[in-house]
Amino acid sequence: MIDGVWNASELKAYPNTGRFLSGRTRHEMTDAQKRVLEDAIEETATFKSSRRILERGEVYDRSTILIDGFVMRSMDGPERRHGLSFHVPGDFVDLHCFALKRLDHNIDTVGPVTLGYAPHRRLQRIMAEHPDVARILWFATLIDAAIHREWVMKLEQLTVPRRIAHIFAENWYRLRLVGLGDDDGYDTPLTQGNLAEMVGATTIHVNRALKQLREQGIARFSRGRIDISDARRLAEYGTFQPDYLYGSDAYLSNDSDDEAADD
Amino acid sequence: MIDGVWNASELKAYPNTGRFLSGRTRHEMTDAQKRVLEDAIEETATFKSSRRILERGEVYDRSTILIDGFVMRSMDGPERRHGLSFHVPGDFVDLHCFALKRLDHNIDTVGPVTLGYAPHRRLQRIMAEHPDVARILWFATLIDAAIHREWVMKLEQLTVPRRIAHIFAENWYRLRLVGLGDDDGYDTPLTQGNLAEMVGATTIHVNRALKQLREQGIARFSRGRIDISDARRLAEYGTFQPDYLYGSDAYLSNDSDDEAADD
DNA sequence: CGAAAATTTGACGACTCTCAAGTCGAGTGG
DNA sequence: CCACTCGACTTGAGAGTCGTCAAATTTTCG
Repeated sequence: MIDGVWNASELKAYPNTGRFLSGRTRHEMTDAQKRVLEDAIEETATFKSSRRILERGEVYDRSTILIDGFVMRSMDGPERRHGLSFHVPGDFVDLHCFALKRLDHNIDTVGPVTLGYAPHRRLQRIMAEHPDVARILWFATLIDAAIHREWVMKLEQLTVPRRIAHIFAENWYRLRLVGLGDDDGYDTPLTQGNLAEMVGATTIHVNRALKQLREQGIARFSRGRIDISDARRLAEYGTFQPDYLYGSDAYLSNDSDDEAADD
Repeated sequence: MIDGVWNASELKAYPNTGRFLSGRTRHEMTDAQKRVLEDAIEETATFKSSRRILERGEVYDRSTILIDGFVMRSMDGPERRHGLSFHVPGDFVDLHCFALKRLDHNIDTVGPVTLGYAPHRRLQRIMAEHPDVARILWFATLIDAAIHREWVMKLEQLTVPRRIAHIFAENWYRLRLVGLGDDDGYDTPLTQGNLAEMVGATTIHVNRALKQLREQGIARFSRGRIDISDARRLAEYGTFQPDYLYGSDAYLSNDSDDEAADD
């Protein structure tokens, strides 16, 4: 496991929010702040299979943090669903619906997930009584915006195979920030269809693109697992540079040299 | 001019921030809150020609509000510049760099602009002393994120001519929210090259797309001006639905019926 | 085991890019 | 006032990326 990024003891002390901002500014948070946040979670829920948990246009009185599993932000087009971003454990997936009321997109689970719910009245109290924590929450929503911007750019810039490589690299990096993922890839319930929704292509074209990535030795996607043999090559092919993720550590950079840390 | 959206007297009372959140939640703001915000602006600056005013990777100690003119958020690719979003007067273009420090993208002016600067120490005070205003600022950054999400979807969903139509419709709507733009179009210093950067296409292809829009009577783009004869048609062609902009009024909807209000 | 979902492949056409060339318009110096 | 220049705009031809239609194979799961 990589030092300086993920601290496993956090999950024991804060079972619902222990991964929040892990690998970013979590180490700057005080225990009191972490406690305030953990106490904002009123209850948790687990879903076994893929489903829509939040719907565009609806108003909710609580926000959702992803504790375990994967979710995808999406919007429905006239013919298919479009993916906006993937989320990994520790992400507050709809914190913005606290300030924004009406949700402007859907949240769909991908595979089994565990969620935590923070009622807006508790967030309201945090805003009033803990401006330092409020700023942290704001920061978290701004990272989301930064991820959106990066993806806008990549959609404008990259072909479909390269977009897929970028997704693989970004997800891998984000998983490792929160203590998940291996040194040579990661497990994920993503289907080729999910990838297609995310990169803005058809499933058929994604399938061909994956074949190409496989043949070129850049990444190997098989149901439930993504294997990456050459991290640097993947990052280069997908032009992935993780600065926009605001990780606190350069450890997870493209440099495969940096992967040398054993255990 | 459209009732219930833009209130011209705001600019007299608050010359620098009078358009901030106009047409959205500004009417819910108290005079005290508006004053707090106006007082956050330390100085203003005017630039005649297009230039980069903020650079990715840099750290700034103040945030920028667009008082007059157009700017574009951008990121530099290996071969060309890519547009992330356009901004109209009243937009706080880099409020996020207050909480995020390092900027993850550039801000480039398009044509002549006037900017206002809010030092971060003043924003820091607002966070601590005026949580209600802090929440408003947060809200403003969330609208940006919503606009990004919409654009991600449109990039995945639409062909280049339709993307252009969407941009035209969105900009028009946003301009009218802040009291600018006409009933049949709007003035803008945008070039075809700027549009190309924004929709992720080459200038050449954008040129052909504009020709098509012109021939189909959807929109007429000539240097410095965009003419729109059939608002509903433009919105339909670009699949523009303004809900994600969180306007306080349905007035500016696609329905050309709603355009009937004279003076 | 059978149904449903996910994956894979082939052929053809549409959208968009690159390369190449040429036109138009505003500002500048003679 | 005209020639010149530079950026913006326009057009054509050929090539690459990606979508659609159609069908077959494999995997998942009740």
